[in-house]
Amino acid sequence: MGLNTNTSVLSGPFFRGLKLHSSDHEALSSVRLAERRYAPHTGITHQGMTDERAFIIQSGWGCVYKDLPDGERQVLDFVLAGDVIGIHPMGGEAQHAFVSITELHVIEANARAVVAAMTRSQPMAQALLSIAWRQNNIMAEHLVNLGRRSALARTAHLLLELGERLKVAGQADNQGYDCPLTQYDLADALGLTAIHINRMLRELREYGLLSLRRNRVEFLDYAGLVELAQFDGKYLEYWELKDLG
Amino acid sequence: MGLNTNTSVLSGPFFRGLKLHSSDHEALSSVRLAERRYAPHTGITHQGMTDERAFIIQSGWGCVYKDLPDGERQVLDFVLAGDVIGIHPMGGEAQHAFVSITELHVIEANARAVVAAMTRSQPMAQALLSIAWRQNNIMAEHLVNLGRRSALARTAHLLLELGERLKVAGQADNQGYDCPLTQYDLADALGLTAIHINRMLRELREYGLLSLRRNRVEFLDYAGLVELAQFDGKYLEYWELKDLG
DNA sequence: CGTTCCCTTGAGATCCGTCAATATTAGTGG
DNA sequence: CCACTAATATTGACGGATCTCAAGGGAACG
Repeated sequence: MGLNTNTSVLSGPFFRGLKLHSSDHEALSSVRLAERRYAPHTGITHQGMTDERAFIIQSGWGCVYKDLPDGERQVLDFVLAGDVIGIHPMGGEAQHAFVSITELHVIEANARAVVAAMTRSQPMAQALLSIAWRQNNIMAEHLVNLGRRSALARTAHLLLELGERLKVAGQADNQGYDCPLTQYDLADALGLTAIHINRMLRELREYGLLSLRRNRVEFLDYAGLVELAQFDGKYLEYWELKDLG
Repeated sequence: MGLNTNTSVLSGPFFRGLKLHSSDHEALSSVRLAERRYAPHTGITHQGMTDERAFIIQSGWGCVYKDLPDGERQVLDFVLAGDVIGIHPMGGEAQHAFVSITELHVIEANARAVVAAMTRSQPMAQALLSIAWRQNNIMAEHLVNLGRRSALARTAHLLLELGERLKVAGQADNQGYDCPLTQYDLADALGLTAIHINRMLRELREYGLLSLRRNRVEFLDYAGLVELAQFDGKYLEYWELKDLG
């Protein structure tokens, strides 16, 4: 596994701009990386099993969810290009599952080695903490979404969030983006039924705010959507840690 | 700040059993610690402001929440003895607020220094990652709670979770525990109205499952509650990271 | 002994889920 | 290109869960 691969990993938004010294390169190169592609709708990690892989998403869509005893599921987050997942507890059972939605191109790393590298490279530690914090902020905003917004605002909020996150990877603009999610996927993320998602999408369309048809989200009135959803994308930023001393 | 204080910090459940070498002690002692007490219902950190403190809760109850433009709020988590919070983004605005509910006895540290210490002490890094992961698992379970459980099961689930977490600190057993939360607090955490919380508590009482009166939770039928709430406390464990190499 | 939280209850409205049926799309093989 | 199938999307009618509005009761605290 040469330096080339590692360099490509560093092109993600959170690593960009990091000043790496030779010891950091050493720490990073000690993390074995492997490129892999998964077919659509493939289980990648499973609930209740030990899995020591971390993933850096290169392209495609995936989703992280939790299964319930009664057969339902709650989607915790959709996973997009540039996202990093799997920086999670090892030595115990995974609490979530991870599945591809479209074809998914990822770089896999040994999570144990990634964590070990944190203690050897300060930029590495900063980058990983930054990632973990953003993930935490996203989950917090999802909690707000489920707890305190109507089904209509909730739906708008998620579709705005996904657009904002895709913009970073150049896969969305203020016009819209390609979205492979079914209404069932949206329902499982938003705590609603697919049937009600359908009604909310119709309302958004009738209000001239947004249209989602044939796997394409079109923003018809971006400002109107932002207001309806009370959307403020600050929680999506990666915060830098400077001057750790 | 002497070693005594630092030693007392290490008595928390996640630090217990850590093997510290001299360099670890050095890293830990570089983190300045200060003991503090806050009166009930005191704002400690605020949304939209920079705050570089981290907190280790010694005793009392607090809560972390997000305010919405329309005046509502969503409680992300209640904070109990042994919890650590504030390992959050610095150099940017805090996304959540932190307030005391009862009198709150905490140890404050400079979050920047704590993060810096991670890169110098592997046990320190392990402990902090363990904490961050648990917090993530808790948030994920709260998402499941809001997204996929009825108001009755949701209420039962939260009260079971708090009981389980208090057990670690010796403040709860299978009989019950003292709980300073108002029905408004519960409502803001569960995405419901206080009025509906009241009805759910009445139902739980009438079903002979649980009673909450005068700031006291009594488990009347623990097994029944667990079944109703689909409660599985695995997500509350601190996972160890061994053999990082 | 009054004031202020907090709790409690009821009636009606609304939001969202459930059930059922049909339409549309995407995929597959001929 | 068509026929067939499975997955996904769409719509309507109905019921139940939760919210809103309104009123009153109880406990803590000065």
